[in-house]
Amino acid sequence: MMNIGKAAAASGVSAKMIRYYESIDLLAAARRTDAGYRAYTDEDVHVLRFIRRARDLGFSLADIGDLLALWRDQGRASADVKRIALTHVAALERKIGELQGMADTLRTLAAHCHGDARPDCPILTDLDAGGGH
Amino acid sequence: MMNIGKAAAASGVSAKMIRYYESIDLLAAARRTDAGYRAYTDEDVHVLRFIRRARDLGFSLADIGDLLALWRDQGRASADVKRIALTHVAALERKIGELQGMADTLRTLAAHCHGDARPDCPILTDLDAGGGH
DNA sequence: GTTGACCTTCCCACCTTGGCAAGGTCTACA
DNA sequence: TGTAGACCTTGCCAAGGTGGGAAGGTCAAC
Repeated sequence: MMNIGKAAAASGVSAKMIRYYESIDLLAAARRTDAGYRAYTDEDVHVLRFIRRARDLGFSLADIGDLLALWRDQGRASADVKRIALTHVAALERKIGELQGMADTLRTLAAHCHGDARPDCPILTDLDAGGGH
Repeated sequence: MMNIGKAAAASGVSAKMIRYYESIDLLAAARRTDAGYRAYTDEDVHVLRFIRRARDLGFSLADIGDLLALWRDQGRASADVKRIALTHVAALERKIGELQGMADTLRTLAAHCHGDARPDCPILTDLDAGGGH
């Protein structure tokens, strides 16, 4: 059993976030010491690391709730896990496409901008006029 | 002169957002009719469209404030505009890289998941163990 | 017994957008 | 003239996820 600070250091999830996850019922309420301190086991840290890793992969906390349920369910179907993952991959790809479109447009505009003391700049002209949009 | 609804429709910025931009001083306070309705000119709509386009390119409202100031400054240096744009491009590229890393990892994991009724799934195993992370 | 590191709860901020409620105004039509 | 319906006003709440800080209790070590 350890305090929240130890659990945070061991899991890579900040104490602040551990309390938050508890408050939104992503985590069950932690056991408490007589003084009211939260007390965590190694198993709890294991769960926190799972969450941390899933966050690193960009899953929303809602998705993580679903993944945790599947993780704990020994009778789960791997199809359910795969579906969540692939849905997330699709969302990531959509987002990547969006950002790439923005970056491409801006790179092109910037390439045609002198970038000196003169005021004329195709970037502003494009924003002004709506550039082919 | 037109009401906020017309200005919104003409610019592609919702009435809600026009009021918000005014509240955070991104826009000067609009003129008002005797009844207190905001009144916009074609020039105002022009500015709103500029903002809309910049948002579509992923600029933050803070960046847009800077871009608007440069836009209005006839004596601006195009270097200042270019710097803002390229800084933003770098941020976009960083974000794209992050998302691509996530997507690549997940695609790999998903490719090795049966995706059927069986419970074993490398996605969960990876989240569990921290997969080479 | 005191100091300093830890814990507790609670509120605030970020950023941008949407939604809803309660009320005032304007337009068009009966 | 009245009234319906579309518009406007302000204000509050929500999201997602994280960090910061205040005010106070607890614990360990010296």
